[in-house]
Order: sequence, then C-alpha cells, then structure tokens
Amino acid sequence: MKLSNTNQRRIILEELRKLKTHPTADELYSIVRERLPQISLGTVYRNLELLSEAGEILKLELSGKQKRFDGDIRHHHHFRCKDCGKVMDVDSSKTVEVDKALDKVSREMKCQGYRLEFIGSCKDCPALN
Amino acid sequence: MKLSNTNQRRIILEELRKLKTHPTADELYSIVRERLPQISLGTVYRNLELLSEAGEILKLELSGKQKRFDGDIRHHHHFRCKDCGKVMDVDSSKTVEVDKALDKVSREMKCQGYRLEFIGSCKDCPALN
DNA sequence: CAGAATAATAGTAATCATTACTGAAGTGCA
DNA sequence: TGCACTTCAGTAATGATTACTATTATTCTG
Repeated sequence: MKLSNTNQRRIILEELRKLKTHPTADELYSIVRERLPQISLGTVYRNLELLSEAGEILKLELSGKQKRFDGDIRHHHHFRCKDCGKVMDVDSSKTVEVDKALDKVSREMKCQGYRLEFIGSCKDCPALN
Repeated sequence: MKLSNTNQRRIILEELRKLKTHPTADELYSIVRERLPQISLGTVYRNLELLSEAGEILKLELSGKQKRFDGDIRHHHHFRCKDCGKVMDVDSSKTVEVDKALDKVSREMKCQGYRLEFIGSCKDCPALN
C-alpha cells in the first residue's frame, strides 16, 4: 500500500515533529485541529499508525495506558515522571555504556531490539508543587 | 488499608507463583476458576493490583495491550516474542553488564528505576510453524 | 465470644483508548 | 479525463480495565 499525500497526513507529521513532548494521539488531535478543524480522531490514529509503519515516526509503548508518538526517530531512550506522567528524552550520550551492553546481549540472545524506559520524578514536577 | 486473608487472594497468589508464563489477568482468571468457580474477574484484577502494591508480585507493563503479572519478584528482565506474544524470563546472569551500566545511569539521573524489555522471535515460535 | 467496624466479594455497569466500518471525497497514474 | 486506489469524517464497536453496589467475610475491641 502506497501512502498518498494528503493535507491531514502532512500536517500531523509537521506538528508532531515540532513537539518534544511525545504526545498521545488525542493530544496531537487537539493540536492539529487548530489547523484542520474538521479532522477526526480516527484520522489521527490511522496516520500515526501508518507513519510509524513507514518508519517516519516512532510509536512509543511506554508505561501508562495511552501510546505516545515521537517525531524524532534517532536512537534514544525516555524518562517518564511517575508523578506528572511527562515523558522526556534521555540524551543519548548518557546511555553509551548502556547501549553497548544492551547491543551485546541482544546479539547473544538473537533478539531484534529492546525497549528501555527510565522512571522517576522530574525536577520541579508540577504534580508535586 | 490492611489486607485480610481471603481464600480468593491466597489462591490467586498460589496459582500465579506456580506459573512461569507471566499471565494476563484474564488468563489467571480462567486458571483460578478451576479451583474457585464462583470467582469474578474483578476480584482477580483487584487482588493482582493489591498484591503488586504490597510488593508480593510484579505488575509488568510491557508492550502489548494487556498487563501481565509475575510471581517472581527477584530482579530480572523479560523477552517478548513479537510473533506469538509469549513473555519469557531473561536469565539475570546474562544482564549483569547491562544492569551495572543501567544502575550507574539511574544514579546519575536520580531516577528510581527502569523498565527493560527485549523483543524478538522465540525459537520454534508457534505463530510461525 | 459478641458485636461493631472494616475489607472483600460476585455480579454488573461504566469508562476510555483504540480500532473498525461506511459512504463520500481526494489522489495519482495511464 | 477516467479509473483504481487511498483516505476522509463521522460514527459504531471492541476490549481491557475500573467503578459501583448490595451482600458476605474477616478482623478488631471490649
């Protein structure tokens, strides 16, 4: 199935790439609606799915019940604040050793990848202040 | 809130500890029903939640839409087959280096923990044979 | 041990994120 | 332009989980 170029898909991708907040589908829906008031939530879900299959974005399966999406497909891990739920990028320079060890184990176990999420409380967490 | 001793809770815990399969709530429900035919799914969910809060079991938030539960609370990671969905333990001797690196980064980032999941295809995967 | 207070239960209803469906509209190639 | 394919908005359905309720069990206290 070939992806055609639609306004909806282009704007969803543009808006996601502007953000560093790893939005859920409904968060991105309300952002995109400012530019496309008619868009439906199903369209957002469908395009996020298609774009992640196409490798243009990442679908993050972190803890919490909603999936989140990331417009930055470079290798990096995430930190999640257990109090406010915010998801932040972990600078990949911090995980060089971790990644080296993970790659080694992955090769040994012949697995295709891994998912890693750090959990803690963010500084100045709005949920605690 | 103090946990009282009920048959239902005891049997849920016993059956979970017998398993190495990291069952979902509904999988454990059908197992427990063989000993307690009257038990309700809500009771299984509630007790799994309470037991994990009490630190007696682990609630696993892996990829996939259903949560899974683990009666083995010792530190270890999991491997998930992306084809059949099965979740297996990773022998913790294999992740000594990984854990060392992870602990270091966790301390540096002042975070409280991490979740790690390996993804791949299991040998002789039933979904592919 | 009784009786009060608390916690848990079965059964059912509600929630809510996500996916599926539908008929109409848009896209892209010959 | 015409035709096949894809996507859309809007809505309905799904499915895991949680909440509610009236009843029963467990624990605490005197």
